[in-house]
Amino acid sequence: MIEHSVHVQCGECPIRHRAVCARCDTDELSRLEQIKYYRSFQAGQTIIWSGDRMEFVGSVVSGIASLTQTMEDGRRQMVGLLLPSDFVGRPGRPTAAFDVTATTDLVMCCFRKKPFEELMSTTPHVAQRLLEMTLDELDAAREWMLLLGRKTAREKIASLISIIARRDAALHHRRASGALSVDLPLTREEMADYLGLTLETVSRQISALKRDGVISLEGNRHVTVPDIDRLLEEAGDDNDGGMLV
Amino acid sequence: MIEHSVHVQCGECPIRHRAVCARCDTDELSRLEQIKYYRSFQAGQTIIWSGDRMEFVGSVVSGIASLTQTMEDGRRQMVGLLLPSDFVGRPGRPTAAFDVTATTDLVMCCFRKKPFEELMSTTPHVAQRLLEMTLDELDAAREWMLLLGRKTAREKIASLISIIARRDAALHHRRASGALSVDLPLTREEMADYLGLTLETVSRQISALKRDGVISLEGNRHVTVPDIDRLLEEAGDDNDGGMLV
DNA sequence: GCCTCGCGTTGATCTGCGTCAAGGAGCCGC
DNA sequence: GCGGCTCCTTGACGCAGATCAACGCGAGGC
Repeated sequence: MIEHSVHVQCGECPIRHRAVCARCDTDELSRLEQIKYYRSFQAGQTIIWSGDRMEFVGSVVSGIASLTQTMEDGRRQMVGLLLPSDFVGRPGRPTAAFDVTATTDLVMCCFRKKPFEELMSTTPHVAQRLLEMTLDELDAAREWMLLLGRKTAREKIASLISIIARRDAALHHRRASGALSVDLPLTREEMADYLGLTLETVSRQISALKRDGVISLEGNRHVTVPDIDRLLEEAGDDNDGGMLV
Repeated sequence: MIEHSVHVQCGECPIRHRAVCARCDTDELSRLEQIKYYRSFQAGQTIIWSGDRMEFVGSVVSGIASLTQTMEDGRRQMVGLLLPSDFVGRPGRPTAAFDVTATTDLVMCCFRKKPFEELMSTTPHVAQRLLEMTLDELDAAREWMLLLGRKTAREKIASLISIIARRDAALHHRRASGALSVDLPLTREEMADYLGLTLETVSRQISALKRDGVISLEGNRHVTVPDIDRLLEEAGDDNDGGMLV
């Protein structure tokens, strides 16, 4: 009998799946094990095109994937950022609604969609767990909407850094406190697509935050934040709970 | 035995609930009936404050509610627009994450949260139906993110009109075709909060669309669209399926 | 009648960010 | 070494949309 837990370790996956149910039993888990397989993708590779038939659902094991939407004239907006332990897929839907791209080299733990859906319809916990996760994503999307609609470029950058820091801390089960350092897993252009800006503005604002001592950089991607509260203030968030994981 | 259907008529509600299950039986429905009640709200009234303890979930029966987020300095972003048949509430979560306000006079059909959740955990169909609805909302939120991040003011207005027209057509089970007319249920300021603009820009762009013959106005709120495809083109949507409900 | 209030429109001006352009740093292949 | 990448930075300039301000219109109170 597996320990009662929100997350469950699944086979040789390095992460604990959020996809599996909250109150699992060995039977459920073994059924999941039977239908799962791994897939690897290279950085830049498109995993799914919007409109494609979806044959699987799954979680990100390592690496980063992004959900994007592109207009005919090429304007692009990222609408989802998938870090390890995030779920991909829309159970009950035949096709994908957005493009999914591997931003870095990526490993996913997939479940064939049909059997997964069958599992879902017979074990209520799986459906409830998925609902919980989808509600989390919806909340995140709505925070993101505030960022896109009302925040300034500087606030957007500060928000992005704090979002990544928070996710990173949650992933490694540690609490962020005092100073902290993060690797930005995105290029300037990807950050721009995330934030609804241009890459030049992203670059300028990062330089400005650095100049003002809010962050410091080693290389292009590695950020250290001397004072998290200062960063959150710059982000314009009503610092509720702060960096609590 | 109730007819097998995606939507189910619930008691004296004028609408068919999307909240109830796809493959319902009389037993489930009667359990829903036992825990449901109606609440009315006046236009402008706040239904739930962000952070409040949620005591109920439910659907909008008539009228319009909006989900909003406000920053400390007063900048406001609408993050959800709840039309009749839309579901409110986050099963499994103790508190609300956003403000919910009645935009017009409003009637809701509520279910006490605790028994609803119990029903959900015992009848897998309810959880699956809710998952489906939440995924729909997530998709809508992601489309909205493209709008907020990358569209011009003119495209935003055109998008808003077509979104409302589409929702309106879906609600009344008719297909939009050729010309069509819609009532905008929002003030200019609410539209601005929806679109991440100022009310002045909203007003100017509506005037511009009117001047260019894309729409025409009777009064401030009633819009008629002579050519839907033209509007969709202005909205910058890759017109897939167009106004199909 | 008049006044007020909410909502909408329009004009003048300002500014944050986009656009265009040039150049630097690191990396790989040869 | 050199050329050709990709990624990033910085500067100059322009414009879409914000800001500030005035005014129009209809509804309701008295």
